[in-house]
Parts: sequence; C-alpha cells; structure tokens
Amino acid sequence: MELNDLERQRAEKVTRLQEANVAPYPHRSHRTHTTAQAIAAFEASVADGSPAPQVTVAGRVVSMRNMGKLMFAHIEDAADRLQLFIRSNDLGEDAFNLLKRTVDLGDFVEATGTMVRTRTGEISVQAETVTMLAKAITPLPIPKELEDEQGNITRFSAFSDIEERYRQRYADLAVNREVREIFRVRSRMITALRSWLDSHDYLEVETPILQPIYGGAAARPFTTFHNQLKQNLYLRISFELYLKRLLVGMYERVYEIGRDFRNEGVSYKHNPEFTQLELYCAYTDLYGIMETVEQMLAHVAEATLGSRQLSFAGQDIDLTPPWRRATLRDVIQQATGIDYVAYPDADRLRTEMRQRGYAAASDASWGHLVDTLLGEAEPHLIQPTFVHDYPVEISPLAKHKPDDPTHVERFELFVGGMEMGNAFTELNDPFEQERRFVQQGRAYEAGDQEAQPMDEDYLQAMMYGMPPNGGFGLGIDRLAMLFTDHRSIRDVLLYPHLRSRDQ
RNA sequence: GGCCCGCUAGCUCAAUCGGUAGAGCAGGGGUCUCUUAAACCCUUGGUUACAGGUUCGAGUCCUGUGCGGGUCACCA
Repeated sequence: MELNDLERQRAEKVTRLQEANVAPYPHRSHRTHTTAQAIAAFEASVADGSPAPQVTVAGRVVSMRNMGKLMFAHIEDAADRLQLFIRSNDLGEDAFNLLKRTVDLGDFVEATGTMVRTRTGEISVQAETVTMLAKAITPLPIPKELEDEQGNITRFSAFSDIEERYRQRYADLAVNREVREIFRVRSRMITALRSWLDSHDYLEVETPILQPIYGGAAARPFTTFHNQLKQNLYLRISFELYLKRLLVGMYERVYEIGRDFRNEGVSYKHNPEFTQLELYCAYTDLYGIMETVEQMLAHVAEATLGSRQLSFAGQDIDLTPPWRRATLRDVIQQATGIDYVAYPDADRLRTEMRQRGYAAASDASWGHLVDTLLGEAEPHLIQPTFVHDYPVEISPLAKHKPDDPTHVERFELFVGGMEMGNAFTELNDPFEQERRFVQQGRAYEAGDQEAQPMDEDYLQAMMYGMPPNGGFGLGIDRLAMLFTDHRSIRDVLLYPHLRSRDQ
C-alpha cells in the first residue's frame, strides 16, 4: 500500500491504538439501537416519564467539535445521524485523550451511554465509552453541513467530481446521502415490478447469458470463448428467443429481469451492460400488452414513489392509464412533416429527408432511415406514448398487420423523451420466421452488423407450435432514470462502465 | 469516431498580460467542559493528469497522449 501524508498519519494512529491495547479493527460491534431507534426510545421515555434509555449506537463519524475536555461528534448509520456528547469526566481522562488523539472523520465507532438532551435541545448520547470499530485510513470527503430553521441542508465543498464519484462509488455513497436514496428507489422499483408480475401469474425464469447464437435484438454482441469446450460464445443481447421457447413448453406467462450486453457506443443513455425486463404472455397480442404495461407501470410508480405523477427533466409526467397511442407514421409526420409511406424505398426517402434538412446516411437502408426520423420525434414524446405500427424491415420477430404486410404489430414505449420499451405481437409462424431470418442474413452480408443470425433451434421450437402471444421488453435503467429524475444512465448504475485509468 | 470543454493539495476552488503556485475545509501542534460550517493562535501538505516543444522564465502558449463531461454520429 502506498500511503499519502494524510493516510500515513492515520496509519500511525492505528499503531497508537495498538500500543494502548485498543483494537483498531475489533471483530464485532455490540450495537443495541440504530440512531433512529435510540432517538425514538428517548422520546418514548420522555413521553411516559421513565428514565432515559441506555443505548449502544454505532456508525461513521461525520462531524467533530472538540472543546478541550468536551467533545461533540455526530455519527451516521444507514438512515440517520445522532450526536455524541463526550466528556472527559464521563470517559476518564486517559480514554478521552486517547480518543481525541486517534479518532478521525470517517472512522466507524460505537458509543455506549445514556440518551440526553443537550442545552441547545439536541437529542444526544452522553457517552460513557466510545470504542473504535474500524479506523479509516483514507480521508473521506465528508462535507460540512448547515441546517437552517426549515431543515434545508446547505453543504460546503461536497464531493462532486463526477469521474471520481463513479470510479469510487463507495466514497460517493458514503458521503452523499441522496445518492444512496437513488439506489433505494431503484431497488423498490424492481421489487414492485416483480411483485406485480408475480401476482399476475407470471413465472420468473432465468435463461442463458452465454449463448452460442445471439438474437432477439438489433445489436452487436460481445464475444467470448469456452476453453475446455473450444466453443465460441456470445453474451446475450436479449432474452427474447429463449423466453419464447418456454411458451412452446407450455408456460403461459414468463418474465426475466437480468443483464443484457451490447457492444456499442456508450452515452448518457447507453451502458455496455444494462438491466432489462422481458415478459411474454400467451393468448394475448400487442393491444393486450399495452394494457398490461400501463397497469404495471402505474402500479410500480405508486408503490415506488407513492404517486403516478412524477417530474423528469423539469417536466411533469402522468403515468395514469390509458396512455396515448399513435402510429409511427403519424408521430414522424408530426415531428418532421415527412410521410415515410409516400417514399417506399431508401433512395426516395433519403432524397426527401435531405431536402428537408435531415441527415441521411448514404448507406442506410430504408428501415434505418425511418428509424432516424423516429429519432427526431423522440425528444417530443414526453407523456407516456405507445408508438405503434412499425415497418417490417426493422422488426424481424414481430407479426405483420393482418391488412398490411409492410407493417408489423409492434410498439415502442416513450416517456420523458426516452425510449423505455418495445413490444410485439410475436411472430409464431415458423415459415415466416425462417424467411425473416434469411432476409436478416442478407442484410448482414450487405454490411448491417446488427442484423440477426439464423437460429435453427429457435425455428425448431416454433415448429412444435407456439401459441399466439405478446411480448414486452423494458429498460430498467431508463425507468430508474425516470423515477429518480436523473438524465444520465450512469447516475442510476452503481458501477457504470468507465475506461481504465493509467496507474 | 468528429467537434467543444475540463483535469491545480485528501475535498471544493483561486492564480490578472507568460514572472515566487494560494485560500477555505480536512490534517498536525496549542487554548477551550453545551457545540453544531464551533471559535481563536500557530502549522504541514504540490511531478499543476502525462509526454514533449516554444521561451531567460510555462498552471498559463503550442503539439501529442490519457481520463472525464457535453454534443453530433452510431446505437431501438
């Protein structure tokens, strides 16, 4: 370990404790109360006139005010802070002086004593003993805080360097309480999703992450290799094909929450690995899925935030069903003035787009150009909106509309200007599915690296008969962004992907 | 990948036209038995991201590299 000056001073304090026969890292704590429980116990004793409770509390030292033979400190545990009122008289001179010479901000300590109210009215522990639980060596950037009459907290020189916060998330979490809350919200949100799905007869399953053939989405995969089997493998880009095989196997409602991996650009809304919910439901279709999604997410919002209304990027969003439904054609026409149906091939659509001042890559297929146009509309889709009826070219796993073979029964869900999810009436005709795979193969050979490879085993499954069904995929990270009002996916990932830094 | 911005003490930030690298907090030494951004006195701490260049002299100007942020492209 290479230590800087401050760390060296703290390491010396470890030695000082050892010399005084005090363990700097004792095996266990003897906490009897969390800080909140200690305060509650004190208030209860005041209410019924019983003697003030004796407690042992534990936590990280987050502030200290030393006054010679008297010391005030706050400790913080997972939820709250509590003041320690430490007097030389109560501890004994030796113990008090040792504490004074060895304790730093950031250390974990335990204090035993009686709950009291100090002269300024703050509920505190009047400590009889203060024990080191874990000496911190690297100083944590714990900011000073000022709380006004209304309880508003002003922080001074808070740890705010974005890069360091991501790289050393433990330090970020330790000193920025609101960051801890983000991940509590995220966890509640996922719990609520599971609970809703479980109570609607969905079975949670797990499917392979290491796959010999990837598929189910338009994306480039990560590749890896099994040494002993000498087998090339891909990290999954979606769960879709494995989940739909389970409908062949007579489960009617299945879902999985897990990680997808896509070997693509990193941005404020893309991380190389991200969390996805996919669900499949037999005997329903795209329109049934719309209702499922509305009900589910309205429930999740209430269970997580206590409301169906939320605020994201300065805009009020209402998740109360029913949600707006609009065709892709209408949405694009409203945003760009272009009716893509009137330009049914890539050359004509490209020309029209360029005339109207939109970028259109020379090598882009018609489907990609339509997708580019959707990108123009996306930022305007603030309230929850099901954008439905997509061109078949960019939807190889969806069933076409009964009256229009050029479009499929598919929607993408947009909220807050972000794409949140994607759903189809799932294709279950093995002959049609084979033609779509062949078409994708041609696209791949033509240079589309996101085209999906043929999956013979998936076709085999479908040939045994797959019930008509609807499926839905939801970006959990993006939902977390929405629920916590953060515009960067990195803010809702505990450990976002970052480049390695030179040592 | 293109373009723009950033990187200075443990943390948050200064540093004028290119002229001795500073402050607050944290740390160390003191005073102080009801403080709460405690206060007061003294004080340690720097490869200015890295490598090179221009210059008598570079945190500052130039080139390159790294990392991050933004944006465009890509990406359902």
